[in-house]
Amino acid sequence: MPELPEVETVRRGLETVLTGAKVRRVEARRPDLRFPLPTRFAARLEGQTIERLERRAKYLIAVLSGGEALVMHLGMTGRFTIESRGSAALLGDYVYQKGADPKHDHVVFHLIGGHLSGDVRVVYNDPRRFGFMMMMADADRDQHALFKNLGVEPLGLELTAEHLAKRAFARKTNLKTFLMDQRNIAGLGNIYVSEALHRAGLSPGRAARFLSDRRGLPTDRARALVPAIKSVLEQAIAAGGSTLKDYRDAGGAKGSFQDAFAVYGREGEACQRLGCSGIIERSVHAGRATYACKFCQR
DNA sequence: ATGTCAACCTGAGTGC
DNA sequence: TGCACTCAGGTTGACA
Repeated sequence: MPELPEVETVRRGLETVLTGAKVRRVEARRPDLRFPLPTRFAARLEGQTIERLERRAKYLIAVLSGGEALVMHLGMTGRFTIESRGSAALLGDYVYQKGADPKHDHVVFHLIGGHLSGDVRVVYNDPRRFGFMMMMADADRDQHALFKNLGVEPLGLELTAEHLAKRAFARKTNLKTFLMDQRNIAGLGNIYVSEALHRAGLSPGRAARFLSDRRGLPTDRARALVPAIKSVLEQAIAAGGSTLKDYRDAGGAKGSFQDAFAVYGREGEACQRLGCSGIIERSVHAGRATYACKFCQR
């Protein structure tokens, strides 16, 4: 699924169409995704104007004129596509490109207004249905169970070596599991954790507590990790995210960052680090595949 | 409290 | 072509 760069790419693609648009009708084609859809789902959305589309960690948040927020998570296979009829000339890149099996089109938002004219449909497709949608008062959002334990945004100022050292102090877990834990940093997933650890030259199996010294102050490892995380996410966003099997942006286009993976999915290949003669190896941490070079990642 | 693991669900790929 | 099996970008709840 989509990790932070893919969710941010989707947000940017949808933002143009959703901002200022009014929800004319909502089709919920099944009662649930991962969880049941919100009670009175369609009725709470219809007639509302979408004021803005935000992202927190891997969540998309549509803030509505009535004060509620529609919170959406893409799970592993969730994707949005934009369909429009009658105003293709205005759509540019947003002309709908079919690609997903329509039997997994679970939620359809019919919109009017905003930056596009004509009949606009935003379709949520999710074969595995690990995604979900919830509604809550926007003002109380940060207190909601989904958000209250989320860690810092990795691209924000709060992600510092000091933060990592504090969170990792005396922890027994390894770096891979530590970085996957959304309570520490919110938005990293299986791909970008492997990539960031490679950039930082840190082994995924290394104990997370080595990010901190005995006093809880950051070590050189923590200082290396911060720019590694930020740079890999920034470059992935600039590339439109990564497309493995089924991820697409809201216009139906593929991202390209998968071509820039240094380690993810590259088991048996030569390490790309300048001067390193290592081979990328696959291992498993907390049930998830991890890719690393044991020569240059310590 | 902390850490591991199975479960949720469908589809794609592989090997026989 | 079919079948059995493994794996997949995430999260959570049960359990040790």
